[in-house]
Amino acid sequence: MKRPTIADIARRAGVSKGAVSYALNGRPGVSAGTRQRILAIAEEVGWQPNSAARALSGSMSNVVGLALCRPARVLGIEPFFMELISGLEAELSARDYGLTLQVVADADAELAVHRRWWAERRVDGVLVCDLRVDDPRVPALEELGLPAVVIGGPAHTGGLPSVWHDDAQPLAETVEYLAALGHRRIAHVAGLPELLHTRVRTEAFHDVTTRLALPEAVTVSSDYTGEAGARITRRLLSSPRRPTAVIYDNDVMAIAGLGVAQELRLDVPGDLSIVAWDDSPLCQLTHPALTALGRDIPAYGAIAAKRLLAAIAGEDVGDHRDVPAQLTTRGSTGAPR
Amino acid sequence: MKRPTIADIARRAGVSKGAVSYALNGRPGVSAGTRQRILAIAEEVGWQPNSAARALSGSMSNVVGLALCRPARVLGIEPFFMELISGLEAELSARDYGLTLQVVADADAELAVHRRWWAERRVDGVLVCDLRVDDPRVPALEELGLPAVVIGGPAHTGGLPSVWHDDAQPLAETVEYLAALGHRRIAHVAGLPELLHTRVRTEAFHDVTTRLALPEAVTVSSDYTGEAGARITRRLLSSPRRPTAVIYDNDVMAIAGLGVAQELRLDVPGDLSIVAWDDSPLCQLTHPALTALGRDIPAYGAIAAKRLLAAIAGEDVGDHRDVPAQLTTRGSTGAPR
DNA sequence: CTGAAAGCGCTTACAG
DNA sequence: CTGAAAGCGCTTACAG
Repeated sequence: MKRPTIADIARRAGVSKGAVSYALNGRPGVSAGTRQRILAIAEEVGWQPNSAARALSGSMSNVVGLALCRPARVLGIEPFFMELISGLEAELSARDYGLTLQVVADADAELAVHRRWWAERRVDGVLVCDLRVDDPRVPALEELGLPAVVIGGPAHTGGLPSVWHDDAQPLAETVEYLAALGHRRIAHVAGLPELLHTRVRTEAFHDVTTRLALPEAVTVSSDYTGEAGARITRRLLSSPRRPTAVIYDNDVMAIAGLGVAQELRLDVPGDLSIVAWDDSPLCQLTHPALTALGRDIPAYGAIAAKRLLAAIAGEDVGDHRDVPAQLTTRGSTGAPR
Repeated sequence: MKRPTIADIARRAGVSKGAVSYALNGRPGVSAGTRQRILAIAEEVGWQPNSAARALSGSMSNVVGLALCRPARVLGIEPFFMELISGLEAELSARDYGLTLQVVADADAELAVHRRWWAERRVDGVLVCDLRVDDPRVPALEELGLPAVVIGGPAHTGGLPSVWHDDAQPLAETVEYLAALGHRRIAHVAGLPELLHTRVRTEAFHDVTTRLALPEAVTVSSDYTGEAGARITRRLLSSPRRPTAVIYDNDVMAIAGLGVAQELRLDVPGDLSIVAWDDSPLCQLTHPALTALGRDIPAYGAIAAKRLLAAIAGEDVGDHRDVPAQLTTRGSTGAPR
């Protein structure tokens, strides 16, 4: 019951292994009749390529790597990553590529994983998430020569191709929407300050609140956990001139913020309007449902995967600017009373 | 700048490739001095084994596969899977094993993925989640001879080793706790009816409510989504003799249930007590926080990974019974008024 | 303890 | 269009 190899097929077809290889890979070098015969035999014996043998001679592993550098509890609770992975996979598996995943403790560990993957030829390329300001991974990956696509940007991606989207405009639109409802004191509970997109959002928040002359606007940094969201919200809401609206950089913190408002017997949206960034299904489970900034994350992942495969194939892949997040208004926002 | 191979090391050390292989793998066959010299050179040139070459000769890929068969939106929103993956990885990466992940549409697709992985020798073994009643994957995997560990049980796992935990006892304890608080009308919003653990919980619910003489106890099936949780809760709460307590089979539905109760201006826990199964951090974000049945999921994953590696190594791995879920009471449960 | 060789299952120039 | 051969980078009997 050994697995059939191309040698077995060659023997049964009465041709050389080379001919079998050409036939099976759809390459020229065999006549149509021979090709047909070979394919039929392969089908009949249930031949499947040995991935190790292919990788060893072709020097391609047909695997793409993703190292995630967030604590397990954040990864688990943030729908973003699993949605991204689903999108990646839809594209990868359609092209017979595998995805290997590793959860790492920090950026150094992530880089070490990338080095090892590449040195061992376990992957043909990697996806890079959570881009930081002056991210050390960018020059390191460039030096390694490991094909990579950065999910994030713009800029700070060096010579690596990126898939990114603008966060400044949606943030500005959201503040304008809240201001139009009559809010004057708006707070922004931001994510990890070292992440590039946190900086983009924070700067956009500063710019638009300055432009709209909202001097009491404030940004507070967090680590994306619900605990942080709750703690910061309690502090904000117990200040003398508390905000009437809060924008949270993820959905988990927004839910925590809603919980705190309810705990303090504040009416949402009468006393406090809440906006979540990342419109996961969680936003529609609460009462009131959360107004949220959402994007099609699986589609985003699919584009990143497609670009990475192109980069692996040696194509000159440029940056891809994806559509910005859209604001969906729900019960958690309204005029302050 | 080609990557160094054992041939390079052998040349520099003035020994054969075989000697280098023995030295690098800690096998007998080389003297201590030669081994030292070889290891030093390998270190110096930054040698890393080519995984394909190793797999081709050793017939091991050092990769474990996990196929997840849930829609992307459920996977994303359920903390369970990412926590499980974190736990798997902690164990796997410590033993230099990789994890390859694939999201599939249904059980047939999952089996096809397993077959392909094994045929292509991409994995040395697989983890099987979401065990069903008379699961067709069990005999199929047994026939393939692909090392596998089932996460779930008991029974219905054929000859495959499993890592499981009892859901009947925690369910019974929860109902007893609610009954002790004075609840007489208790509902159970169950998960997918085809999953084995759903059946275990449902039967346990039936048994304990019968024993406690709670004739109005009812179980309703769902698909784990928040929408289903909300829809079922609305129906339950609008019935003439509505339940005063509901046990939800996951945290997402429990949160949706809380939202519906708030929408209907019911007091939680005064009018309705809520219990969530799966005590993810989400349960502590709501107001009131949710009473929940929780377990250490990463640790569960780590045990499953450890057992799978043992099975791959040819050890005779038995079933492992993990600790049952513990009930943590929070603000969402209390005496009915 | 060590060396030389075969082999894992493919791919790919290189001759015919 | 086809065949015979080398090679990918390891591991592992098999001789010395």
